[in-house]
Amino acid sequence: MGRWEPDALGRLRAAALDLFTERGYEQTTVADIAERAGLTSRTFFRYFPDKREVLFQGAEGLEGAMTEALKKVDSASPALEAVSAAVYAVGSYMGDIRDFARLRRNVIQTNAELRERELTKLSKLSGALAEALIRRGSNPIEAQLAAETGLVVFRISFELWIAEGELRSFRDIAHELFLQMSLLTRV
Amino acid sequence: MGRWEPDALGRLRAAALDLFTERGYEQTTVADIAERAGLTSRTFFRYFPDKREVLFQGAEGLEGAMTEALKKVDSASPALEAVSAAVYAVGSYMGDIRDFARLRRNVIQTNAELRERELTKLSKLSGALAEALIRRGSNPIEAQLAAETGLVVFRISFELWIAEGELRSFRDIAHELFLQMSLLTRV
DNA sequence: CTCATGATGTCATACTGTGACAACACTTGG
DNA sequence: CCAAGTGTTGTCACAGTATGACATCATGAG
Repeated sequence: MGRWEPDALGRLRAAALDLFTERGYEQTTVADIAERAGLTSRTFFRYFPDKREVLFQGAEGLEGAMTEALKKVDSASPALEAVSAAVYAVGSYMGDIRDFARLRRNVIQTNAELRERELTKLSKLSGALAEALIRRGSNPIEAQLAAETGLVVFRISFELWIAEGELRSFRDIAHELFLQMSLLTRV
Repeated sequence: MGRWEPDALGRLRAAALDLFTERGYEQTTVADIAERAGLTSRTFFRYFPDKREVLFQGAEGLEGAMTEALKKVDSASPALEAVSAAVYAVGSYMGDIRDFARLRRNVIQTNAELRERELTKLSKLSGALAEALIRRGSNPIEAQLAAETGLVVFRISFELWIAEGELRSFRDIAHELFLQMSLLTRV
C-alpha cells in the first residue's frame, strides 16, 4: 500500500480534536480539518462516515476490554457481578488515557450532536455486553437488564471521575456506585 | 393569528409518517414531506429544527405524565419506588396510542439517525426524572441512578410490549421487569 | 521498465439547514 | 370600509455535509 506521508487517519483525528477545542465543533468544517491534516474533504469522508465519527472511531478498545474481562469472570457468578467486573477492568484501561479522555469528553459535552453520538456508542456497547452475557448463559432479558444497568453505573462513574480531580480511581467510584445501586433496588 | 388551512403542523407530521412508512426515512426528503403537506421546505424547518424531530416533537406528553405521577407518590417512599410509579403511570397514557406508537417505533427502528435521536429523548427524560427526584429530596447521585435505572426498565418494557401481541399490559410487563431488576442487584 | 494497486484529488451533485426579505391573509381600530 | 399591524408562508441565496464517478500519481512487484 502506497504512502507518502505518515498516518493520514491519525493526522485527521489530531487535527479535528485540535480545531474542535480551539474554535468549537460547529465552527469547524470538514474542509478545515482536512486542510490542517494536509488532505481534502473527500479523503476525510473516506476515513470517517461522518463528521462526528472522527471523535469516536478508535474508541472501540472499550468494547474489547469489557467483553474480554467478562470472559474471565467465573461463569457461576451472577450476571450483574460479571458486568461490574467488566466495568472495573475498563478502569485501568482508562487510567492511561485520562487526559485525552477528559479533553475529548469536554468537546463532546459542548455539542448536542456529539452527545447524541456518544449515547449511541454507549448503547452499542451495552448491546455487546448483553450478547456476551447471553453467551455466558443468561436469558436475554436478564442480560439486557444487567448490561444496561452496568452501563448506567459506568456512565455516571465516568462523569464523576472526570469531574473529580484525582481523588479516587475510576474503579473505586464505580465500586461505590454499584453498592449504591444494590441499596437502591432493595425492596 | 391568521390561518387559511387547518393545522400545518399536524399535516406535516402526518405526511412525514406516511412517507417514512411508504418509502423509508432516507428515501424521503424534507421537500417531499412539505409538498405532501401542501407547504415548502422552508416552512417545514419553521416547525421542526431538523428532519428527525418531526417524529419526536409532540411526544413530550411522556415527560409531563411521568413527572406528574412522581409528584403524587408519597414523599416518604424510596426513589426507585417513585420512579416505578411514574413508569406505571405512563402505561395507561400509552394504551390509547398503542397502534400509533407501534407504527412510529417501527419507522424509528429502521434508521440509525432516528434511533440516535430516540436515545437522546430518553436521556432527556431521564434527566427530567432525576431533577424531579432531587426536588423530592434525593441526593443527586441517587437521583440519577434511580432515574436511569427506571428508564432502562421503561425502554425494555416498551420493546417487549410492542413485540408481544396483546398478551400483557405495559404496566404488567414493567412491573415484572422491576422485580427482575431487584433480584439482579441483590448481592 | 511496466503494470497493477491503493490512496488521494477533482468535479458534480443531492440534500439539510438558515438568513433575509417579500407577499399575503387575516385582524383590529378608526 | 379602509388602513395599519401581525403572523404565516414563499422565494431566493447560500454554507455545509455527504456521496458517486472518474482522473491522477506514488509505490512495489514482476
